[in-house]
Amino acid sequence: MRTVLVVDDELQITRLVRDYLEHAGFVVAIASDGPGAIAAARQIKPDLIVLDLGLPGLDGLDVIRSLRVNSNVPVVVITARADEADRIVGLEIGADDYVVKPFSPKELVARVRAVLRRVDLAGEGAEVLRAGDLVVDIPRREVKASGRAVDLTPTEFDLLQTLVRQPGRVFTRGQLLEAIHGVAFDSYERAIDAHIKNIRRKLEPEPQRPRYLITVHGVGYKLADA
Amino acid sequence: MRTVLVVDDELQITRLVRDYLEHAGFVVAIASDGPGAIAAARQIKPDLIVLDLGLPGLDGLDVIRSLRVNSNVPVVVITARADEADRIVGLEIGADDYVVKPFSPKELVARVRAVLRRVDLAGEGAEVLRAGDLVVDIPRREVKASGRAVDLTPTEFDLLQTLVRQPGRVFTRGQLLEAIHGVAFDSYERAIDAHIKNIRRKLEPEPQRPRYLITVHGVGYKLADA
DNA sequence: GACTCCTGTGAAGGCTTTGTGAACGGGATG
DNA sequence: CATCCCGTTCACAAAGCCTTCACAGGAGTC
Repeated sequence: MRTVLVVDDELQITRLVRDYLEHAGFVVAIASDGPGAIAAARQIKPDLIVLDLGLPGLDGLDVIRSLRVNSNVPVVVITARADEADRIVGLEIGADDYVVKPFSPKELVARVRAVLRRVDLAGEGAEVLRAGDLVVDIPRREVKASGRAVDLTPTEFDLLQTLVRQPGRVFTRGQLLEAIHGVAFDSYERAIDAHIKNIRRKLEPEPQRPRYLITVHGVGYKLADA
Repeated sequence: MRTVLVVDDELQITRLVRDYLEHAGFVVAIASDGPGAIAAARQIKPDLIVLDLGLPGLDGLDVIRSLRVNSNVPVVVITARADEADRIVGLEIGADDYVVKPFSPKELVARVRAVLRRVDLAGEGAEVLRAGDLVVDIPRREVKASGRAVDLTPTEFDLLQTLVRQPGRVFTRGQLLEAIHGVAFDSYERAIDAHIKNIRRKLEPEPQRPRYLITVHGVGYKLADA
């Protein structure tokens, strides 16, 4: 369960963003100005902060700097100026990603997810992967969907693991073969189809209309995001 | 063919590492100090950098920070202090992996391979093309116009992708065929027209008066530039 | 304004890709 | 050595998609 602090002075935006983030499974806290953001961050220790740079009063960049004093919480910035965005990310400021106004809430959610995933991988262990109500526990090699335990063979598990690491990204059969075997050659790509079928049979409530493992015609497969 | 930049002031080490990396099929470049590393990185744009933190003069961490200003090239660090290593990786510095001196060249090669593989899979970020309010997400194979998701077939996606990579440039039907099929021969060029029509139907608010996919009479098609 | 060439469009055929059940063979287990 | 489990392969059916064609409508040229 991840917590996100959203900092924006416009009520419409905070409400919209909150709804989308909550729908994506996050706990959301709100702050509407710089001092409030710093206080809230100190108190609730969010896993990530979404920060509008166009705050009145205290400058958004100062807020980040203050946060950085005693925390390295990842920050996703909302900015109105696209030309400025590239400069902000990865430079002295230390934001982790950005979206440009007007932005789609979906995109913001995607970026929040991406940043958290990146941070997880960089830290020691993304040992338990989650995507929606799908939980993949790497060290235990256990999978649960909607709380229901699912029993997979070794290859099936590795295949699903690969997809869950980047929900929404489309993998070709060649990439999936490589993820499973280390090398892509020497194998009939249609073997992937067979594994997908078998995973679906065990995982999907309705294997005929998959909810998790999505076919991308002519390309490969992906895990449904959200 | 991947290029690795090795940065170390000890000639024995660079030579050893170079031999092993070359033997593993990499093209290897060498730098022996911080400024040289930054210059070399800028010029040859390596796929990965192996960096000894124990450089004289400029601190190794500063080198990474400088590199990060305009690149997210993965970095594998060589360090003498094991206790420091964990802190370096994934934290404020942004190294991708490390080996501790004395290290085995084999292990270094293995880590270089692992990092490159991870980065390949994690191709987030740079692979999202934008042109105005049109967003083409390559790894996800998703297209959004004005925030609205658009569902395209494989060929349609590839066609649009080609146009979005160079907004404003006019492509002939032959060029577009080639972009789609790898080869331009053996195909009726009018098939492109059909695809354009189908994309417009899904993408354009008013397919009769296209805003994105512009016809250049007698030549071909282009994407409207922002 | 007339003529010609080019492009837009809808429908249909045929091909490619995917879903699926079954069978084969290898490796592990007992 | 017999058995079981699993990964792969195969064949066929179903679904999705690309191409093609014919005709209508525009654009460009003189």
